[in-house]
Amino acid sequence: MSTTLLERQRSHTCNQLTKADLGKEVVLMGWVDSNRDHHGRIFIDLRDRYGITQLVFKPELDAALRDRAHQLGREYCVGIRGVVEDRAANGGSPNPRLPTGEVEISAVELALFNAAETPPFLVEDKIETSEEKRLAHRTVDLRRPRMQRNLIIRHKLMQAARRYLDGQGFLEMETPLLVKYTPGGARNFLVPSRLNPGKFYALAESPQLYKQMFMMAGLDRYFQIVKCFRDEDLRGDRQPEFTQIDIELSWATERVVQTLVEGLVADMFKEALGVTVERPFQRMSYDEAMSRFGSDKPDLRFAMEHTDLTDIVKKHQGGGIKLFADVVATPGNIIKAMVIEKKREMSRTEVDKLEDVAKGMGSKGVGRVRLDETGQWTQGPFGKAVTPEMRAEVNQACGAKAGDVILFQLGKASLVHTVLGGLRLHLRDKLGLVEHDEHGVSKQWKILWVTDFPLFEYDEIGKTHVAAHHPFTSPQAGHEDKLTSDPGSCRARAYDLVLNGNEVAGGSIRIHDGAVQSKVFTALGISEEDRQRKFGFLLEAMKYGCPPHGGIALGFDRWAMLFCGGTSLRDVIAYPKTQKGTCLLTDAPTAVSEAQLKDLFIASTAPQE
RNA sequence: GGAGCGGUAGUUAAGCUGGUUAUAACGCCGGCCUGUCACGCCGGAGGCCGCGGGUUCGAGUCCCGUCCGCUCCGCCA
Repeated sequence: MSTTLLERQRSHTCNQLTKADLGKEVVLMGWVDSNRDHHGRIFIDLRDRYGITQLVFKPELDAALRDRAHQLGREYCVGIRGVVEDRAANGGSPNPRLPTGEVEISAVELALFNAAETPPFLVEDKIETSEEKRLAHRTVDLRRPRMQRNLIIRHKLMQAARRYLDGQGFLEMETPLLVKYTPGGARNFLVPSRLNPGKFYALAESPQLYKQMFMMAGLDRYFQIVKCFRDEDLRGDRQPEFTQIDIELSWATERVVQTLVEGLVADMFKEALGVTVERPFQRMSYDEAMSRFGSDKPDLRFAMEHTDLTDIVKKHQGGGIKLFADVVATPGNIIKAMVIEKKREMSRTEVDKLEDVAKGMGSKGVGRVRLDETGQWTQGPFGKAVTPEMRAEVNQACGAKAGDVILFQLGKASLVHTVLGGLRLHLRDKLGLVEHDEHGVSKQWKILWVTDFPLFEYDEIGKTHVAAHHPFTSPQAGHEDKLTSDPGSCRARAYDLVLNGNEVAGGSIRIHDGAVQSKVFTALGISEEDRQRKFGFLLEAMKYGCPPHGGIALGFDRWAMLFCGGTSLRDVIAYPKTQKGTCLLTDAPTAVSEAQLKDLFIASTAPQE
């Protein structure tokens, strides 16, 4: 009995054969990318993850084999044995777009492993189909070269990270995913415990406390490429399960962590893009980022900085504009502006439409004026009301010139920043202020550390201070006294890494002193009883010699997304969830039987369908 | 929880102020074509216009509701 093609195994992949292989008998495996019948001569492009090789079935060589090849449709899975031949010598023309374009395989044996139905969409990069269809037929989608390239880049980044951290003496250590529920922060996914009726695990939203305890255990340098789970609403850059490169080290300072990460990031850039990044990275305080860009993750690839006009408007008591006067009369309110330059050629109608965009972000409206040749304000009600003195000062503060448009946003600081910062990004995309290559990869890389975050944020609803990063973040030196007296002014030893306007890493130096930890808990309004109940295990561990330590976590999927060129994590995660957290491929989540629930001592209160 | 955009052959879209039999391209099927490779030419099949209700003599089109996908705000220590 003859040897089957599968037993022979493939001799080459579909990107390998060239004129150097002429005359060789080869075995290839793959999928039918296309099938062309030219006067009885069948040409098939055979595709695997490596590339495409042309097969030719000659009727004069084997008419029966040709007839079988004629039947092969797109995505049929086949194996082939044949001889490498020169296309030109066969009377054909080479295809310069393929590495294998000078040769073709004259088939002598064909194994049909599996026929395929007509695929729901073509396996091509350029095909535009809805994300819904792609997710529902993910195996077909993942055959597209672009998706395979993305997953390969992802793999390379992961290996580069492991190599680098291993080289720096870090141990890759695993931590539990079924963990104790801890309140605060992101909503947890809960997992009922069958063996402990009425009790629940949480899926880890990060390995935070475990990695800190590794440090207390003397394990010194830890990393893990780890799945994390957060039951919050999704965005293009937020999935309910995502991957972090999680890092923690003892004897750490901000500089130590940041320098380490800069080395890691440099390797990742080199691996994915062949780009050399400049080190050390730029640093910017949280306050400066908010003030200049209205965001704690500013995109520095373009300007359009914001100008705070609050003091000017106060000085002029509204400058004749009642709206302005009213707003600054309330403490805490601010007025900020952003200029759209004349050369952007925004029509009045287009500028007016920005108000709808802003309203979608919670704004009540967007003040807007256009400067004429003399600096007068036109195209709006402000021009008639404003005093020339304030107008001149505003124009100068904003750096606005003739033909420019000034956008105003006023009210509570947080809303002003959300809206004006959001408009800045909206205009970035609308006006094409940043360039991308043909894959959608940014042509420019602006990376910076954002530092000096507040330690606490004030929760308007609960009327309490909550941890801005997490409750184990160390306050900055000299700020310990303010923990009780003025928590709002406390700064944290926390830092984020921002790449092209995306938060791609975040970390902090942790508290290693029980007394300081206690003060922070007090500032957070967590009772003695609560801190023992919720975090007792950590406080206990801290008692037996806790080294100074700190760390960081990199949002791995976001790095992959930016390096692959995209705006959605769904393109770099093989099997992602939709915005509603469902999986269109498997239909998860699904209802379960009453019996299953009973087994877990749970009853559903969801309305019956 | 809120705002916006979208849903019409397998796929991507067109379909105006409501009016015969809902178009096109790609794909699919058949035939032709001495060498294709975005092949070309000829022919063909293919539709609960997301779903439900309403207005109307008449709805893909207008109205209400609902489901699904995407973007944004809230949320994401």
